[in-house]
Amino acid sequence: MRLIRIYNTLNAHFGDLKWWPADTPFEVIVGAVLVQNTSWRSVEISIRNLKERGLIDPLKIYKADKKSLADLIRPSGFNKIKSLRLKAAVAFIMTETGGVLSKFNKFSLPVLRKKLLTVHGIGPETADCILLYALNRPVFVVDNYTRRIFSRHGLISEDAGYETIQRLVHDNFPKSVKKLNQFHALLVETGKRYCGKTKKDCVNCPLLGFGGC
DNA sequence: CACCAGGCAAGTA
DNA sequence: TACTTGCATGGT
Repeated sequence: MRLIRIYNTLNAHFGDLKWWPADTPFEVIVGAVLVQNTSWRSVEISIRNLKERGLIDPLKIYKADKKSLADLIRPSGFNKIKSLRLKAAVAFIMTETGGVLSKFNKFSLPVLRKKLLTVHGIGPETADCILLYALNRPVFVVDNYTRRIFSRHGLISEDAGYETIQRLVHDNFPKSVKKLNQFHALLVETGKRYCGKTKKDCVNCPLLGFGGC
């Protein structure tokens, strides 16, 4: 299957990317919310601000004033909205687990995914990032780079929806947390470097051998 | 100066 | 159901 070949090609090119860049599972969740429609570089600054105040902790964010929280995460944009989204996420975590993320293990993957999708500020991609990178569940994360790469290589139509793309991978790729983790990371790193709006961005793309962009 | 960044929710028809 | 728009800041 082509997906495996794409994975192998990119994996040989980039090596192990060791995602998600975070010290703890909860930090992954915070980053997943902050990175929405924002560059990771900006998120790192916000995360550092939160760390300096010791706020990378569900209970601390739960009790934090939303205005001062918004102020700390200002570098990563949409700060008022993301402040509320972080509050919603930690409220969910506290009621479901009391702040102990390992207690999410009692839920099946489909049940937990549906629960996450009910939380304000957690949509399909954020939910799947949390499931895969914070909770080690075998799901594929679909993002805009994935869409671009797959559609440019003729694997999906340009207007394919989230679930359609995710199902393509779930049906044609190993259900391995480790490989799903690396696959999404590879697609993002490839997209960042080579999959801009125009074709000239694709010149040195490691996937050109599969038909170009 | 314009455009983009590892989306989501709310409003409109 | 299917579009469209607002959200904020920092980098290129």
